Amino acid sequence: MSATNCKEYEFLKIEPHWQGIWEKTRAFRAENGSSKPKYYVLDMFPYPSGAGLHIGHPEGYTATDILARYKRARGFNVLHPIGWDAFGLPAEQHAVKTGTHPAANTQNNITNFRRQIKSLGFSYDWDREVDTTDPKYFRWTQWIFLQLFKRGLAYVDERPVWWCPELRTVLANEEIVDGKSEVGGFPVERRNLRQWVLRITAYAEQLLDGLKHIDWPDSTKRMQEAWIGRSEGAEVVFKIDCGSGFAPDQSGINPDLQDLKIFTTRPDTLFGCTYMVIAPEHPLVPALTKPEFNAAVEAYRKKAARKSDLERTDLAKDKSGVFSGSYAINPVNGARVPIWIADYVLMGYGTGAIMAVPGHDERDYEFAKQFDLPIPRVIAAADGSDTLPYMGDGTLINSPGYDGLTWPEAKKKITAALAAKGIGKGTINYKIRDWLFSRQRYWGEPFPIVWVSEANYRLAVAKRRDLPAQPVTFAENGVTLFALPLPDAALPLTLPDVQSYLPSGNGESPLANETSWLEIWLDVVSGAAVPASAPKPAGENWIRARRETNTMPQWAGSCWYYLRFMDPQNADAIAGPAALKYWVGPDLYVGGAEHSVLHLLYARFWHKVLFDLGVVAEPEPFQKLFHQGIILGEDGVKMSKSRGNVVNPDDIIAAYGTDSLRLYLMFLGPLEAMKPWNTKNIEGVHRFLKKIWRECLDAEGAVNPRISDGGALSPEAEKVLHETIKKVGEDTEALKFNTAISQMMILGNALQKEPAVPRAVMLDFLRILAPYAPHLAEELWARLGQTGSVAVSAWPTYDAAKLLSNTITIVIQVNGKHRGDVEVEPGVTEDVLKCMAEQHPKVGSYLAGKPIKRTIYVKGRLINFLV
RNA sequence: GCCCGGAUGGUGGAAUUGGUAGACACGCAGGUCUCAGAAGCCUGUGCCUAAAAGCAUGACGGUUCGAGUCCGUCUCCGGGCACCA
Repeated sequence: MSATNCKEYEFLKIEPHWQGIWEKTRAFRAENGSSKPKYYVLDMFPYPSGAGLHIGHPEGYTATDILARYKRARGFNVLHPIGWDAFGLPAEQHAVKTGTHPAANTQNNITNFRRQIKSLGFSYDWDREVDTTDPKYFRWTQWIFLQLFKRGLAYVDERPVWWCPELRTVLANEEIVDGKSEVGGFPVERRNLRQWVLRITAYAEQLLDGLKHIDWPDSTKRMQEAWIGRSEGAEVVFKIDCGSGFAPDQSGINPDLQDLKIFTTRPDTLFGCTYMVIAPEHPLVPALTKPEFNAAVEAYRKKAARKSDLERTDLAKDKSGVFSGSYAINPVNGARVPIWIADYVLMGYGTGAIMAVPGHDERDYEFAKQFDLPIPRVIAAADGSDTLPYMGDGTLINSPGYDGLTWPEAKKKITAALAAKGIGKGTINYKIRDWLFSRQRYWGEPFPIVWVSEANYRLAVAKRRDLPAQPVTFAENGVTLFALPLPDAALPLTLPDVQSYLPSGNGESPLANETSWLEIWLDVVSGAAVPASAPKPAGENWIRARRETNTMPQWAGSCWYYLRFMDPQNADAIAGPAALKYWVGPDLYVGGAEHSVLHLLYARFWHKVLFDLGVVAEPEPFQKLFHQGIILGEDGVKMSKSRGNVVNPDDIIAAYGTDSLRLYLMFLGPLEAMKPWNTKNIEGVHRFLKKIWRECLDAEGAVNPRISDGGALSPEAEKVLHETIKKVGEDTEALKFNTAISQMMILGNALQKEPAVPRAVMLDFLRILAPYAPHLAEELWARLGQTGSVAVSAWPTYDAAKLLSNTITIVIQVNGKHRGDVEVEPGVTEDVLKCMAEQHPKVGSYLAGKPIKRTIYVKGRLINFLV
């Protein structure tokens, strides 16, 4: 392929030149069904923001690109794709402000991102580019949602969200400051709104278990473990004490409510339970509150409801609570214990009720101190200490029948005893909650769901086989509506054009205003629709329906994009079975640690559902994960617009070229480390590239006369060459790019000192350099007379024999201190070495006149005399 | 509070996993080339020293012939979780 004819290293000509050739020849196309071994290396695809590429993007993308190019040179069929995670709030806010369709803004941003990414010379297969907002893509996002729906993993629930009546919108937790809206300072309230929820909790155990089998950073695995939050314990039933003149069945409330069920991880401490606490939102609060406590309880509940999550979990705050007036019976000893209502117990975890054991739980202890409740001890400390609360190991006391047992033994025995009586059982609880999957926004995937009457749903059941076993329903104004999925044939369900991108007044998405899209006649079998304002079409399949107005959150599109890359044009499936079988999944996934939980957990969840459906063959999507560290500004602080320390890749490319930027990003330090940017240091790698240029070409741009067609390097330089082939290969595989680059610099320095360099050696150097600085490597490759691309040339092999030198350096120590060294042949014996060491001019004075008590000899490394 | 990760020259970082601490760069100093500059090239550069010696991997202890690396205690910085019973 033809090179430029620059005399000097004119990267601004060379880089676009080769990018053009790569693009024209579609040089990095991955082949489906190749007989070569496959290697799939994936980046976290970007959200195309209006701000353009951030320097953190090219950091991770360069790392994967080096690996992709290296693996190609190693003979792999490499899949290295890119796309756009393009649904999201910023595009919608822009649309609200300007009135233009978010798609237009999104496409502009994508165009800019594509230009920037192409200018970095990444070897992506551009034929496989995906865009989550493309109906051809989100058709399959909707399809996966329908699979979840049909398996009973999607349901509708009223969930409390923050609502601001003044702004007429739902606000996120982060948008509330001191109980008021961040914008405008208007009061907000908790309001229950209808939300779609995905049953991720059904996969809690599998999501936890799967972590054991994947090669991920430990910190990320631990974060997911903590998020899933598995605890083993017991559910225990406490009877309500009705003997005090108050009985639930006389209060006009369900007479069955005579039990209070709690969850505990420490059933062994049951004898230490002196009171109980239920969450303010607990459904039994009204039934358990005695009339004279009504006012106080009601006030407390209101106060708790107003508190933000942040305030409520603020540990610095004292414990608060109110007494309900009711008592329960401790099932192990019959003790009558008061039932309190306090917001340190959360409704969303366990049963929303606890037994309080102040002697052995910090929170219960604090509460008991505050309200003067008894604090007995039931575990004797292993170390004999008598401070409370005590959470350590020990044996039971004051627990008739169990005294003397260790607490894990007692936990088992007491749980079994309760189970035998039918008032308790061993159980497992998880902190993870079901995934709130809907947003009241315009710019997201519409749910392929319509709401119909019960009668119409029955009609659909008669004609369709793809409905869930249990219908998903929702009661509104006393009418129960049924969620009916669109048939697959009706996908994609696209977004209608709207007049305004603002949410409607009642907290619904802007879609709720689009009557002709919203209110329809639906053919239940084909999914065809006409506006309800039109006459009902003829035929028995037509029913009246209202479309779902929520849209999916931004996570939806990124939950499965790695599968689409395998077969992005497929119109019949998320990807064809052959493609799925060949590529399996990414062999390496590189992205920021900020996605340690949400994206990486959601994607694992969807993948496991697809695995259960038989769509994918492996239970985990990402076998190996790596997080690149963030790059700080030159001032050592996180880059931000307000600090003015942001580095724009475009500026660096203009000043030094992409190859220098790529090399510098990798030379900065270990990929995983957080490290500061330093524009001065980029000079170093830039000089290195210029040096390689000069070693290949003279001042006129002709082949440097030092390059010979035959001949050989000096033995020292030849050794460095083979060391470099070995080390750069190994370091690249291990993602240790910084040390790989130092080694290339060492080789560059060594070659510079040679009187002549054989052409074959220079070509090997270019092959090693090519994954790192691909444009320069291509240019010099061509200028040295090679046809074809260096990118398809094989990685050089090293000769292990050339790595050995004829002498080795042995360190001489006296009493463990380094005193000198000797050059010896590798085969030298200990005795000879000892003699040489003793005669060493620097060592002799330390040994003179002192008897050698002991000699330690480490073969090939050092000899240590103890005197 | 709990769970992770980190701390090495003026700077970014290396260090065969217990065996020459400071590779490779940046910066700085001197030299060379040049009318001059830029770019190259050469030399030096942990600290303290005239030198020898000594001192040096956040701090203090320990194990070892030998510790940046292993163990204990602590300090500071970064990340995550946070009343989950």
